[in-house]
Amino acid sequence: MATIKDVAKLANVAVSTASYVLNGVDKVSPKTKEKVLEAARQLNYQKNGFAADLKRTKTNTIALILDDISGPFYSVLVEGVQDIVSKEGYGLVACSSHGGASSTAVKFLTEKRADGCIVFSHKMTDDIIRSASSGNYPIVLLDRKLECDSTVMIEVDNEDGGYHATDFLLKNGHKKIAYISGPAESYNSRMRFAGYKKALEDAGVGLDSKWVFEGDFTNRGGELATTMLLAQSDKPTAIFYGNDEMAIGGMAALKRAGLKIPDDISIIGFDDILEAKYVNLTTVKQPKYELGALSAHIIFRMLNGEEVERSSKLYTEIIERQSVRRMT
Amino acid sequence: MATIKDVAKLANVAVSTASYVLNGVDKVSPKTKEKVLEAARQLNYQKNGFAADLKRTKTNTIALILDDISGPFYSVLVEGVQDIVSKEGYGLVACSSHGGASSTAVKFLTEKRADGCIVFSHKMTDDIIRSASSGNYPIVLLDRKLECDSTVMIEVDNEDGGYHATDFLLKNGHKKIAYISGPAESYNSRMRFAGYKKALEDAGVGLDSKWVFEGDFTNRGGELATTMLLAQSDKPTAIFYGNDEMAIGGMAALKRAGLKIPDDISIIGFDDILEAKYVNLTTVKQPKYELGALSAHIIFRMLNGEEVERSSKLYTEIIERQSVRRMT
DNA sequence: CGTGAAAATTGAAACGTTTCAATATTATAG
DNA sequence: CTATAATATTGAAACGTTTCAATTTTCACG
Repeated sequence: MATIKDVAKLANVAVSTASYVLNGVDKVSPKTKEKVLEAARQLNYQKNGFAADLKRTKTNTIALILDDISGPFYSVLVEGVQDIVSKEGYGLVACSSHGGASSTAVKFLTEKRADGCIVFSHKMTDDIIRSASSGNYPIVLLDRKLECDSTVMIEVDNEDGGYHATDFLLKNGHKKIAYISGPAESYNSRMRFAGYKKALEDAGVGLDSKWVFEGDFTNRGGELATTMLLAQSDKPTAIFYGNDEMAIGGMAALKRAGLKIPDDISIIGFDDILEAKYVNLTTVKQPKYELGALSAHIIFRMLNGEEVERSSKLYTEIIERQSVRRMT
Repeated sequence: MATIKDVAKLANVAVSTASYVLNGVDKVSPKTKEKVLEAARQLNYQKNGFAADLKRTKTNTIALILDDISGPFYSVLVEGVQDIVSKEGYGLVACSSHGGASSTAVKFLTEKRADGCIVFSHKMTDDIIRSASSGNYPIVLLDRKLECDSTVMIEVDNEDGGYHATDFLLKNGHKKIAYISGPAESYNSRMRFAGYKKALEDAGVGLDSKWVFEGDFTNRGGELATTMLLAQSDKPTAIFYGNDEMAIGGMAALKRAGLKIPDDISIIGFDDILEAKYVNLTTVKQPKYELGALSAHIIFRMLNGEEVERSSKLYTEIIERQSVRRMT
């Protein structure tokens, strides 16, 4: 509760002097410095960060906005951001967009409570982002399209990823390949589907709409879609799931149907979440660490006033495990 | 960059009037309200959060301080905190203690950038916490002992957990039970060990120090300790690992030694991290969600000026999977 | 039309810092 | 010792809000 004024008074110096001491500016004599420090210690002085930031118009903090801080999916991404941010001597705060317009996420974005923001959230509306991006507030948008002047986009090439996933199955001799999509409104899911479609076409294998089902990116959705898929008499030899969670849900349905992976049916996922490793799921890995690190890099370049590309793209990679069988 | 003054000027009203409109105080006439709103829209006005917080001395934000935001371990805990915090209409920010004295964690703690802090971090030194806890700044400390006036501690009964883990093995007929500890300085690890010891004593089975090895809570450490344990001629029938990560590392070592789990050897972990489920590890579950939710609850009670207990304790629960065999 | 009460508007102080420019002190050289 | 330069210290303005208390406007009623 003690303010810098109290410290100054106790130390018998001007507020400005106290401020200089407390901020390590070296234009004050050793003995007054000691007086101030002692007074601060005695009063257990803690600076009020808001007042300082207000005056400085600089926070030395980068905000990372996620739909849900707690999701394991973000884990590696955060690591990438964290590494770069601390290397630059900045701090990182993560806020979830949970809570709508009154969420901390919105506060950090619109009220400029950080020097820059990395947004990986689809809950955040375009309007909010657009209005926050006024002036020269660096904002990096992950995996999301938005035409906006002062904003930078980084995306993972989902179409390419979808293409390679499908191609991988084709190369392994599969021809009857199903796709279980995410929710129809998901841009990512549509891109992955586009890649799937293109790969089939390129291979001269037609797309069969009876093998395309819509899921919702959850375990349960994957399970459901898989069950429906299996209800048909003509069954695919491989399934490409729009993400790993659905693939893992699908595994349960396949098991229940008495199908062994990969002997009876092959599956491939998307994302390479942590669990994928434990369930031996072959999948398309998103470069999450790189995504995080690159975002942070770009923020700092913007902060330095450097010119940066308005949008960049990262690519995926196939992680081979044991859920895809080579057809003879 | 437009300030409230600009808005006021454009709308031809006093700054105070603009402020009232912008904050939804209903003592202004509809037509001036509209004027202000229009001006704000036109200038793309965004309030400066620091100035507002400074004046209000209230942030409506709770900070959660973790050693490492990205760890999957915290996932469920964060969920618990998040749920309660948003129910109260507050926002949540997570900051990692990564970065030492200049980390955001320290900033939030000492500079009172939030209305309350939940600290689940051992990197944060006692000194920092003590000095931050001056006045009536609500701080909840998780899983860490600290004598300090204005601070509340919540801990999980690790000794009890260790006791039950060991007891579970004993009840399943095991007598030769090894313990692989965390780092010696870990308070948690010592408590778990104390429970282990007590359970053995209560069962009339002596503690054999050749079956106690020190690990470091990592995969690698568990693997190493296990290998050393197995190098001895007299082998245990069961191993109690100080945490799941070490248990998972240990599994690799056991597999290499040609030992089948649970047929040849039984193991039990501690924590119930996400992966435990996928590797079928029987373990002692920490009530992480409850831990998070309770912390948040307590913060709000402190904020309301209610009297709260200085420390509380939560209990663990055994999650049975297939890594422990019943001895005949 | 005058009165008073209610409603709307306003000016100014405050929140706790930082930092500029000015003043006071000390040290250095002549 | 004095003049000057270098070093320390200071007062005051600013940062952008919120909010109290005071003033002005509006309106209903007798």
